[in-house]
Amino acid sequence: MKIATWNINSVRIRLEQVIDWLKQNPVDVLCLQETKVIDADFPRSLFEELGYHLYLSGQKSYNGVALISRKQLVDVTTGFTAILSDQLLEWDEQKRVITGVIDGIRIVNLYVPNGAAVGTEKYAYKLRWLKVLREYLKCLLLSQPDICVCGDFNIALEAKDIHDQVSPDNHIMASELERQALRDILAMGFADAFRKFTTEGGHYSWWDYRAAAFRRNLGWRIDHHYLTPALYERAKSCIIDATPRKLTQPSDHAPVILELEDK
DNA sequence: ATGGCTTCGGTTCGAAGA
Repeated sequence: MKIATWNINSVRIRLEQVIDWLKQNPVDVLCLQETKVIDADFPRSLFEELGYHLYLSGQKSYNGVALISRKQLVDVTTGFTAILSDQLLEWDEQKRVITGVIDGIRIVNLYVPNGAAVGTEKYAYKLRWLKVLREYLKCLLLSQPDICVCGDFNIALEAKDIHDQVSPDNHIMASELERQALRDILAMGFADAFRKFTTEGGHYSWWDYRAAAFRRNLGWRIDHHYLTPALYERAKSCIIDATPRKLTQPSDHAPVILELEDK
């Protein structure tokens, strides 16, 4: 089974590129982030013509996540409050969470808040959001041991996940508090699928649009698949496909593809 | 180098992204 994650920065702008990629990479599940469209306006038809089922949680202008699956998913829910208490309703105003189960595997598709800059209100929101995410995943783990949490985390955990022309100290996406918040989540029993196969640095999933960052390979690895132990054992490969980043008018992120051994 | 570039909304620049 192949599970891909891709922040496409507007599904309407990127529709042709995503469909072309999906034709060449017929993954079982494609997790999209930053779809930037309400569900009623999501361009469904080209995906459905390829035989995919769509599960959406979108909003106007910002954020938005989608699960695009070859097989029908079960137990699909959106947001934190479907799993946690309704007292957290404010956390679902921004559409950043969708989950569903395929072949006994729960896939959680996330768009973690960016956080703007360390010390801002958005940074504080990111840290609080990660705390809620931890409770959410803790809840899911009670009923399902096999979980793949993937998406745009907006966090690079190690120096080797970041090009060397940036000083990570207190940089957004690399600051100690957000890294610790992510480590606190992983400590519940998740491991980075990419690092099962690739230990060296220099592999990135996001390059700034500005300053010709892609051409100079000034990137960050911030798009991840985190797996519970049995799934981690089943992981056969985890590849960043930089090809779409080379196209004209690309997303600033590249897709990342996880392959799991069939059971 | 508080900029560089891209998207959205709703009119054409400001906000947000990372």
